[in-house]
Amino acid sequence: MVETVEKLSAVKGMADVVPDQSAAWQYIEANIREVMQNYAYTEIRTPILERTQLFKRSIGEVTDIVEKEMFTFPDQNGESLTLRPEGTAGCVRACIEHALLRNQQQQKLWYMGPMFRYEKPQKGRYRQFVQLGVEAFNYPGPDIDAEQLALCARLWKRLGIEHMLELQINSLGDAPSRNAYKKKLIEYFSSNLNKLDEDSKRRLHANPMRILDSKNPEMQELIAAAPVLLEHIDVASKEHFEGLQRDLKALGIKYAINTRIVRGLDYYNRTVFEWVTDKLGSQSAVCAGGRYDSLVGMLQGPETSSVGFAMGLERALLLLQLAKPDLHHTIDCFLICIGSTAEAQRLILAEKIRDQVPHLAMHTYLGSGSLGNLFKKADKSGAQFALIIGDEEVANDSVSIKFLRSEQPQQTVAINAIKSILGDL
RNA sequence: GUGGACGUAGCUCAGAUGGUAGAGCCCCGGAUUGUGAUUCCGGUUGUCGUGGGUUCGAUCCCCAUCGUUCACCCCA
Repeated sequence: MVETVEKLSAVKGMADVVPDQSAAWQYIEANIREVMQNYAYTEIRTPILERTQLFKRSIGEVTDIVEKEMFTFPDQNGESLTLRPEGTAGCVRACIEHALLRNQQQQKLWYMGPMFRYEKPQKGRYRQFVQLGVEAFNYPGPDIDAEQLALCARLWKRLGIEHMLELQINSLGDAPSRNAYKKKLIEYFSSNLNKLDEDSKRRLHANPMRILDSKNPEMQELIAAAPVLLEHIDVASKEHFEGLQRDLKALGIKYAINTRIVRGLDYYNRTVFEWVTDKLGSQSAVCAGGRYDSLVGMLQGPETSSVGFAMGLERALLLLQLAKPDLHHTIDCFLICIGSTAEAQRLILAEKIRDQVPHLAMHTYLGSGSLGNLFKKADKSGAQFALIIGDEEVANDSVSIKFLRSEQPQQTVAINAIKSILGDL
């Protein structure tokens, strides 16, 4: 019997991160952790798998995400489970479950991990992708909105990508004023039905505000004349929005008001924002978020004001690679042992060195070969130093240090004094 | 989900009206057995994405499929 052996490959839209790329990932992740510390956000980790019902209730039944983009399947008990398509729902569920929000307790939380959406993959858009999520609960004022944007701005600056991103903000108002506006919008577009393209006709009742977002040039005239949401929002939301703008100006954070920003998820109200770039084609949104003051209540938790955002790390990473194309893994030392005596002891010698310099990144070369070859390998490893131990060094417990990236002359020191040369790496 | 483009060595790419392929880089070794980066010499690598069709013969033509990519859609 002949079996066809298929070449195994990763699932569509799900990418491997090979060592060449993991350096950039670690760089971005380390910066994120530090910035979270800067603002006293604490990490929360929730499962990747949740009950399907959670997403249906939070994201909204008629959104594209829930209707056609979720990885949903029954478990062995027949319960419908879903790989999380975003992080807010799970985070809120966990907060309610552990009573983190009772008695108006304030929380500032972040998380980072894979999300799953069944979409047609494109550059900057994958079926498994990593998001950073940042959420603040029981902070009703606009100042926390502004602080989250300052946090983003600080991260962009640290990553060196601030010049590639532009902040756009808008306010969706509260639910009653938004619903009233939606009615007006539907009226307006319905009376111009013949001018709508196919996509917009479909959106007219599912999500009329999405029509404002259309990229079809033929629609722009019609859209420009449509009622403007910001002119229809309630007074309290308006004040909130003005407060946010005051804070942003005081902080020196540049922004543009884009009255067409809407959200794909149902739970947003008041502030919405996007950091957009023109460097990634149509995948322009790198980071987006806003207020969702009613979500916790909707999920049977206490009434809790909430604001947060999600950042697509693959997209941020693409920008990072434009700004810093040369991030890769480095080591400090490359240990070369010459001759059978030294080779026999090299593992032990290496441990002695590591004991002295705790943060040392050292590769012990485990083969043998010509000297020229060994130094070629040391050079290629990118190490700052080559450590050489041959018969002479073994005989008097010493190690020779060659500086591979500077003209400093080679020196030999007692193995117990190596810290004096390598310092506190 | 809709429409377009593209899949040749690990990478970037060349190639022929249809007669089973080549360059550069990378990698490995040597020149150079206590010293790398330059240089020189030598070496490895491909089911030409996969399956089927047409043909004496297909990497090339046709169909399908998978993957990548661009735009729409959607969104981070």
